[in-house]
Amino acid sequence: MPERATVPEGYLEAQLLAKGVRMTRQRKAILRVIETSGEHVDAVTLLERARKLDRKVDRVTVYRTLGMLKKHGLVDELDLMHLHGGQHYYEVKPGRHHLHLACRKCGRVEELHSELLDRLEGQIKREKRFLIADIRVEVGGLCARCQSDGAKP
Amino acid sequence: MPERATVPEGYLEAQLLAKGVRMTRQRKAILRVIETSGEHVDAVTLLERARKLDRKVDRVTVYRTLGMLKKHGLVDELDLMHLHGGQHYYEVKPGRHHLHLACRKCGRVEELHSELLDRLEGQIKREKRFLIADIRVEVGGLCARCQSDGAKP
DNA sequence: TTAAGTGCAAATATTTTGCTGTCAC
DNA sequence: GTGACAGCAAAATATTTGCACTTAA
Repeated sequence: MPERATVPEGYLEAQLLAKGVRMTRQRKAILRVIETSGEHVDAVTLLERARKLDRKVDRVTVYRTLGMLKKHGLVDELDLMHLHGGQHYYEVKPGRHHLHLACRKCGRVEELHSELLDRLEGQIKREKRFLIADIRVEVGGLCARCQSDGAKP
Repeated sequence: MPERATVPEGYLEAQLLAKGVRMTRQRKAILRVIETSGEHVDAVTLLERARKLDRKVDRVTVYRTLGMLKKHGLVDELDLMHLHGGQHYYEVKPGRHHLHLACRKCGRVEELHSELLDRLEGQIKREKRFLIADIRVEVGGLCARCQSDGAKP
């Protein structure tokens, strides 16, 4: 049961080709992993999974590809309250922004779409005349399950 | 012209004493700097400034003090879209949450209080039964000034 | 007195850079 | 063919840990 809506396979590749970016074997593998991971992936996990598709993917290429995707506004970078260390997580930039609720106890991340967030974006544009490129809402705390769970880990 | 509302001097120290945390010369200096910096400070800047108050503050003590403050829920950690590198920024946890608008061109960070954010918190609690410990809203993009500035850096 | 805190050195974690060779177009 | 990309090694950045010494309460 994937928790996140995913994106059609080949979406990122198509976007990049449309922008005239070169497509390599390594990039294809990395893009495929980002698209099909039904969760937020960090660079190390991304590397592991991409290597299963193509043994010849290097760690540096993962970072460079992520940088390129950020530059083109195709992925969002999160840190999910650094629940598991200082690394970043990546997701395909969705059409509509959403919130991330990270549970400090079980580590699960829930997502929430909200009309209020859409309206908040409108307020930022209107009142601050700020041109939004990315927006990141991360909430840390205890999920419903962990609150009722008493002391179970 | 400080852009942020600050907190009464001695606030953090009082909070910690009330929690039975020991107060040292080094901690006093670090707390003072966090309270009086009219902006978000990162660990390195914090160290520099704390050293001006007390030469004997070590980098490690800064990190340990920040960790302790986080644990007690007295500061919030931000990364302001990593505009200037991978480090974190800290601010005294405010009574009311606010948004941070980070301009990718000039690097300035604006804050915005919004009733919509308050309502969003309410929605999270009600619909997701999520117990919020921290909430972080960071927006990257172009501020009003940089949009009109044409090509000036 | 003594548990908690500190400094110093070293380690770790994450990401970036330089350079040389390779490949997509 | 050539400019963009990849791999490898090494560096840079940011933060954490181990341990012996110091200090607040």
